[in-house]
Amino acid sequence: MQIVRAHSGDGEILKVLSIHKGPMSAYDILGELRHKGAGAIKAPTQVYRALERLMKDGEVHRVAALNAFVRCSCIHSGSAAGFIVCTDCGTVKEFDAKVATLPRAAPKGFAVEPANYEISGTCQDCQKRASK
Amino acid sequence: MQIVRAHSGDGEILKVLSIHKGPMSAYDILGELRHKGAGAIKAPTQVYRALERLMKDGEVHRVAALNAFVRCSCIHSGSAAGFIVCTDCGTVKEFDAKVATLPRAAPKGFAVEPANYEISGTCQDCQKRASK
DNA sequence: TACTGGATGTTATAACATAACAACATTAGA
DNA sequence: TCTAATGTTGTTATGTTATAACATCCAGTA
Repeated sequence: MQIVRAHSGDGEILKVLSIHKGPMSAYDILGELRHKGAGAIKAPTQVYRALERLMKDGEVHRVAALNAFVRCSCIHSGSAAGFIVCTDCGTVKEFDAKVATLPRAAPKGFAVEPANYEISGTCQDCQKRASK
Repeated sequence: MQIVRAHSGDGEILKVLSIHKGPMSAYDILGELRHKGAGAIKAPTQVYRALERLMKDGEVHRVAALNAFVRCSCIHSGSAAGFIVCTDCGTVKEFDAKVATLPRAAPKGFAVEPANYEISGTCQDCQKRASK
């Protein structure tokens, strides 16, 4: 029988991401955990290993445009997480990409699955601020 | 009168990207240029500065999922470049994201402009290879 | 000429990510 | 029970990507 055990650090990381909301870099997470002390996680490797597991489980997503990670807000269905990212202020909104038609716009004969959707740019607020 | 001059290194970089096709990291580009010798570019900073200019001009795009840069293949219209990326083999296909309906799927009150669209995952070929 | 501002070159360092290996735990089978 | 096989964890070191900081050069112009 396969016993399902919690892996080291996964819980800690999930908690930090939940509290913080918004995206955090692996080193942000590490910093938080070290700051608190007590935990098992002390090195980047451990953070990345835990994040990898959590991503596989769909608990966490990577936001490539920010080199950061977010707690899944579970709006999406199945394996189609979508993000709108402001690369200026770092704000991220998650949405369900299942309803997107982007794949149809893509060239024939090249499809990815599972897919992660990311739209990055500068949000309206940051644009206003910049143009002042 | 404002004289438009070519900036240092821009041409070299564009050339390397054109020859190579596919995405290259800033350090790949730097390596190529150093390998050739002769050019003006010798340090990362110079590569990143040139890439920044080229991106502003729409000549080059950044592929966040790969931390890499590609020559624009100019399929897209205006400021809506789209990419389908296999994070396994690094293959990238560019497409016109203007026709995408993703923005409609996004939450209200948060829009980005200009936007870069990226769909990342594992392509069919890589999946087959992995499952063998 | 001397000043200004912008582009460029150069060095150093910050930020992000993984390789490599030792130590320990778990399980299956002798 | 003992042991080999396997996998997880902890730890150190290193690789990769990106930017900060500052010196220098050069064109334009008062």
